[in-house]
Amino acid sequence: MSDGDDTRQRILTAAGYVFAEKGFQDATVRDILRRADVENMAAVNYYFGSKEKLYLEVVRQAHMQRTQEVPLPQWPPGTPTEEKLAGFIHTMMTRMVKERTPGWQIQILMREVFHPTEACTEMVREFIRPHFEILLGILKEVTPPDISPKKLHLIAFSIVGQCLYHRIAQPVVALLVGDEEFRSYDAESLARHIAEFSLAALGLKPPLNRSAHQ
Amino acid sequence: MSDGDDTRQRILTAAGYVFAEKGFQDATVRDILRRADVENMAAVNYYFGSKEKLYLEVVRQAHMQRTQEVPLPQWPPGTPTEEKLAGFIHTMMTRMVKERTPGWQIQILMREVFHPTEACTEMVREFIRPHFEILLGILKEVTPPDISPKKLHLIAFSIVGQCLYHRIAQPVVALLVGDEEFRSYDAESLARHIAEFSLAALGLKPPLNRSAHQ
Amino acid sequence: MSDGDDTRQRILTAAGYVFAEKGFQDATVRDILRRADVENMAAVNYYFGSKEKLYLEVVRQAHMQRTQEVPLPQWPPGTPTEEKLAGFIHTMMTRMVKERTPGWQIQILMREVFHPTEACTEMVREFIRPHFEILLGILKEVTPPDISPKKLHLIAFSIVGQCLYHRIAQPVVALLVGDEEFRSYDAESLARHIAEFSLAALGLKPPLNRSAHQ
Amino acid sequence: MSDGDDTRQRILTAAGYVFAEKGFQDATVRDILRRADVENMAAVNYYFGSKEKLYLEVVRQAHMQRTQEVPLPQWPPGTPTEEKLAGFIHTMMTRMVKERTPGWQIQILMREVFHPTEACTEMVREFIRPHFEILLGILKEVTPPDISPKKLHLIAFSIVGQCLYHRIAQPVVALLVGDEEFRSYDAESLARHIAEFSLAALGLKPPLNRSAHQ
DNA sequence: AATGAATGAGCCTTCATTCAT
DNA sequence: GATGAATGAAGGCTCATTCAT
Repeated sequence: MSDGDDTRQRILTAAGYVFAEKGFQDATVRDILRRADVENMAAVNYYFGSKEKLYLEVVRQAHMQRTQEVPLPQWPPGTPTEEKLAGFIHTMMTRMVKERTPGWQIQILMREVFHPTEACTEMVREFIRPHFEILLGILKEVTPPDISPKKLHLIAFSIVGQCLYHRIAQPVVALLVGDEEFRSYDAESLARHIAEFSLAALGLKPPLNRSAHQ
Repeated sequence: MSDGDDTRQRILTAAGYVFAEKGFQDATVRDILRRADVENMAAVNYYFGSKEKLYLEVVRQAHMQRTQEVPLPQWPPGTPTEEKLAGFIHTMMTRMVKERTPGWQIQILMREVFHPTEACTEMVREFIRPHFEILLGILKEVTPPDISPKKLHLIAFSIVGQCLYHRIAQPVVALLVGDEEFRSYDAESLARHIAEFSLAALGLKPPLNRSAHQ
Repeated sequence: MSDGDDTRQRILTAAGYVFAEKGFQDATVRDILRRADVENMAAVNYYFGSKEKLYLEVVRQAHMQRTQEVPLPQWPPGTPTEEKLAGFIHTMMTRMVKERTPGWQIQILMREVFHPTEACTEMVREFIRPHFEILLGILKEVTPPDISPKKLHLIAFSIVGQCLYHRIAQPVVALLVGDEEFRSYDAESLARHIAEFSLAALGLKPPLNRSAHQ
Repeated sequence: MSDGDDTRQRILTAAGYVFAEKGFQDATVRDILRRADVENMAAVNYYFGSKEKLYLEVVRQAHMQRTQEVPLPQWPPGTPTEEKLAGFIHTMMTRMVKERTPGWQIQILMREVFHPTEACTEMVREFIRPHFEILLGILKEVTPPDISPKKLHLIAFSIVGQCLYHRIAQPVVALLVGDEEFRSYDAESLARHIAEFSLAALGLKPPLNRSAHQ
């Protein structure tokens, strides 16, 4: 019967919202079921086994959806490294701050990065590591061939760190720069800045102490 | 009587550990008291008014302690900008990852950044903003005088973002690079890399695609 | 399932006893559940929402039960006023003091009169006012047509006050007249006296300084 | 030192207000001490032994004060019975509803009548019984000499009951007759009505179905 | 004598989960 | 397969009281 599948799906979606908003502990099963318009108080345990297993499933769904919604560009062979790096950064920032679906997926994922549960290992393996490898591949094109893996990793983390910051520290950033400026921090302008900064660090663009025509 | 002050302090310290590990909601007053070796179940309410007020006090203590433990260097006038920036980054990274035990202070602060409560505003005002202003001051010395405030902010966030990442994403980083390499990510080497990357972006050091002497 | 209804009813009855004996604040949910032989500590909240809502329900039940158990007589048209007034008083006194066990219903209601909670307004509307109107109707038959509403009210309160006194002041009365005489204060003899006193005041019987054939 | 006596007295007075307003259980020691402007949390136990003993002392004080404030009239020999009875009723009603001191004393006493504690026996012996005997003495002057004690008691209770009702049932009365009429129920007019009603019942005044010139 | 810091028992309620249907 | 009525463990907090000073 599709009724069961439908109920299951409604719970999953509702759980995403609620977990993202309140965190695992603060979210109550009742909240989730109310949002899902499910009256059966046992539905979570019936469909998912427990509140915790439901959470794991939500995390799984979250990165699948977000990756599908904002896929990486396909670069034809010969695409310049700068363009690929800028594209990579732009995709990341779009995933971070662009509110296509209400944005709970990325919130769940960030929560998992910061405070990992059992779901984190799986998330790294299936979602983060592949992207990390792609980034390393791009960086290898523009770094000396004898660069150490550690150095390469650190460069990648420098780029990723800049991107994540604008998702994680949103409330602090808003307080520091004021509401008006904060509203201008859309995915595009943030991506443009981070690309400029990182490409300059890598010697693919002029450094920032020369031109500041923004 | 010093007994009361001692009990109060023991609760405060225990609360730091427990809140850092489990978050506000997950942590129970009973957990905290057990860890503090306090048997009186009313002690939290007696000394702090409520669980929530205890949390606010813990946050307050956390940044006071961490700031005192690892103060910013005092730069004599005429110190080169590169040295100041490198020093700033080094201080940040030391606060972030050095002495992982106790380390709950910085964990509490990160938690607050990511999932702000009432305590966040105060923390930004008294702790984060002053440091942010110092960083902006340093950056102004090496950026064109006509640079927009927004651009300056974004550069600052690029630097801060790289630093925070290594605290926030520790579990993910460990999974990505393996335990052995992860253990070599001490404050000094991370700070050295971030300074190198950022100074290159600002044109104060050669870009990273030239030399890889690590 | 009748088990749930049964449990609910057992809690309601037990709550009646306990609230009557100890009052709202003094009564504990645990007391009530112990008396109801219910082990589940959450049952009160499950069935009634809160301790307070349980209390409201108990008050509601109390006057419904007491009114049904001891209904007012039905007087055929043409019944003499004295008979109706005596019947009214007899019914009140029976409700007040007859069948002292369980007797918690009337105790709850008296408590509500003396120390009204949210439940009082409802009780007055649905239980007390209708009876008050009936009494006023009877009194109108024997008072001058131009009597003021206030005077009529005061006469009614004089009658009701005499009745209530014997419920409210039971402990004091027992101390004043001694146990033996107190045991003779059954509903019938009290009602007879109050009717005689009140009818005399209204001129429907000879005054009490003439005949004392008791 | 008079400081101790002063503190004791302030607590006693504050306790009167608070107990009257909230009842024994609802009133907290902290409430009382706050109202008394006493900071020492142990003062109640120090001066009175326990919260309960403080309550007993408050009850004792309450009737002493109320009796002194509104003493019975002194009737010269030969005063007509009607005048004495009317005076007795007027004194009672004044004690009941006239707000000389804020009126918490009578509220405490009523609470004790309705829900007697250990203090009740003493209160009856020292306060209520003497008044009861006076009333019986008055009534004996106008009832047949062969009247039974029980009958005499019941007449006394009929009179007292009418008086008490207007203190005890104040909230219900207010709901039944509306705010405007309720405000006109001052001690004098209530006493006048109760005296009229009772004297009529005793044959010392014309019955109420004759004249209603109020 | 008088204090106030500190106590611990007990309060109502919420919650994820189970079980009979 | 799916429900929702019922559970009991645990939560934070309030309060009268005690004890060292």
